[in-house]
Amino acid sequence: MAKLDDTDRQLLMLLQEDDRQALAVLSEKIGVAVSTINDRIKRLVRTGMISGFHARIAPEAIGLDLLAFIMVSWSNPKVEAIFLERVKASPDVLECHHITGAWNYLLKVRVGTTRDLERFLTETIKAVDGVERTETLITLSTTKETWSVRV
Amino acid sequence: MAKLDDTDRQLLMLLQEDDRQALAVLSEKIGVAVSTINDRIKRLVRTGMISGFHARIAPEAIGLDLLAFIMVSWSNPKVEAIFLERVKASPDVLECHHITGAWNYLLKVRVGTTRDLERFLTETIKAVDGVERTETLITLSTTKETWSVRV
DNA sequence: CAGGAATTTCGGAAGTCTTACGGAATTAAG
DNA sequence: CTTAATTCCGTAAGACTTCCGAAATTCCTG
Repeated sequence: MAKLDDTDRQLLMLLQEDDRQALAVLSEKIGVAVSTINDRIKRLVRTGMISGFHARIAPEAIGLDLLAFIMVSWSNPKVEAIFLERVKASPDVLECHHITGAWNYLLKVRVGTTRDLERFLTETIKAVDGVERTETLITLSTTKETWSVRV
Repeated sequence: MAKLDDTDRQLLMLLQEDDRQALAVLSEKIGVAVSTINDRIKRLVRTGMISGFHARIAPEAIGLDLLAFIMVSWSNPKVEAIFLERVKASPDVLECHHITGAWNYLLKVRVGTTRDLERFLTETIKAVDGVERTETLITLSTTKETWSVRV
């Protein structure tokens, strides 16, 4: 965890909002030379502070209208490895977290329709031998969904 | 929801993995002219298919070591407006979803330590008058966390 | 606190990449 | 089958990024 100065912080804030701003624009906003901005970005990438640059796709624009959180549990610890393998391979799964509490894992899943969700549950999750229970929370609406963190 | 051809789909896949590839590289990979790639990207942005270009920051690299999901509920419907206002304003909250089931809302929250989490719960969530119950699921590890969707 | 090493900043030159444009080609409509 | 509309492409202009050496700053050590 390298230390960041104020220039780095401003830069990170600006780039996580929009990574396509010209160096000249960033230079103007932050108040350091264009070449310095370039150096800083390069360094932030090299040191792993910035892990990538990604276009964000509007899910509804491509027919992914259903967002769900699925909690999964099992009792046989051997289940985990197979479960994770399946989950990692599935493009429907955006996130997979090992969590505290009554459940083993929490998944964030995006699909087109309830039909797709049903198929996902039967063919991907419940098809894993040993999975005992799941609970699905359907998202009715999303008020906030950002990738920007405080820095 | 405009329709996408195969070029659009390939382009979206490539750009959500890495939006900094030169047009010439994308042109090479997909097999259409550089100027066509440019046209397509411009159109995908104009039509809202692509909603933005974002640098992704490695959370642990900047000391955000704690990820939690918090479920919140209340019975007085007047609570919602104030709750959402607070949540939108808080940089700790990455996501806020209205969900089905026993709870009203699900939050995805990223902070530094359990101490920060405690502060968030007391000062941001429980400080909202009318919030009755919360349940916090701490993330022990994250197996998958992507923004890439199938397209 | 001084001296020196290491790092960072900067402006400018060079090179690369994006953008805009018009005509050709393809697709869609009548 | 003809015409209109859209998309595709190569090119040239312009914008942007990258690289460089020198100056400035910071950091370390004695």
